[in-house]
Amino acid sequence: MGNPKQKWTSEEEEALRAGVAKHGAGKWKNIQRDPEFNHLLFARSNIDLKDKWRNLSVASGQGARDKSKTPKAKINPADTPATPLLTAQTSTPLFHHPKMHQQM
Amino acid sequence: MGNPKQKWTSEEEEALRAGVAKHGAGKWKNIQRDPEFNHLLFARSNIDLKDKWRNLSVASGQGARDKSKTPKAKINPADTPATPLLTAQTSTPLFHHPKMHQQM
DNA sequence: CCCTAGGGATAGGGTTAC
DNA sequence: TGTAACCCTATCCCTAGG
Repeated sequence: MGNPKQKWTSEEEEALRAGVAKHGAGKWKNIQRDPEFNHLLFARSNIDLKDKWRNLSVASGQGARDKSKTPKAKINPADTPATPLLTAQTSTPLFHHPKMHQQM
Repeated sequence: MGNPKQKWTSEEEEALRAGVAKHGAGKWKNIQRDPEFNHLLFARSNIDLKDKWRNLSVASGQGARDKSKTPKAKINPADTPATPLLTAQTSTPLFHHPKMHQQM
């Protein structure tokens, strides 16, 4: 595909913060159109601003996520094969439900 | 730890290749949902498909053959990389048109 | 018709097991 | 050590509601 995934720069993020401080959160189109920030946000759509703000909110204290590199005891993602059931299954694994990131 | 780490079978890999050929790379969820491939990929998530495709591409040497993957930490012990300064001073990316969620 | 809010999915980085 | 499989996060896409 042609999506190099444009990461947000510090300048863009600052412009977004300033824009929110000036116009208020939710006024994405207004912020994007503001000549004061359009210099830095011309490459972002109002939707992008919204998404970035959402991400910033989560990263700001919302989630007390411990970024420590201490995986300690990672809980088993799937059912723990505590029982090495030797049932007849050569190629077909058990009903190993995937992580189900998103499945409707 | 006891991570099952299900290795990909040839059938799954073939299904993935066929799925990509049919739906295109990037449409992982679509491939996984396809009744034609769900038979073999029901135990894999869309994320798994993406990851497997990435590993497949690397193994095929599609990407960069060079394994110098920009070490996060410093690698140059004493030698100075003769990397000429790129003219890329401004962080102005190419005119990447935003998805234009504004004016249609 | 335009814009915002939210959910869903993808791309890439980083970590762990073998 | 190197590779495969896995997990996490940022960004992008789609749809519903105002």
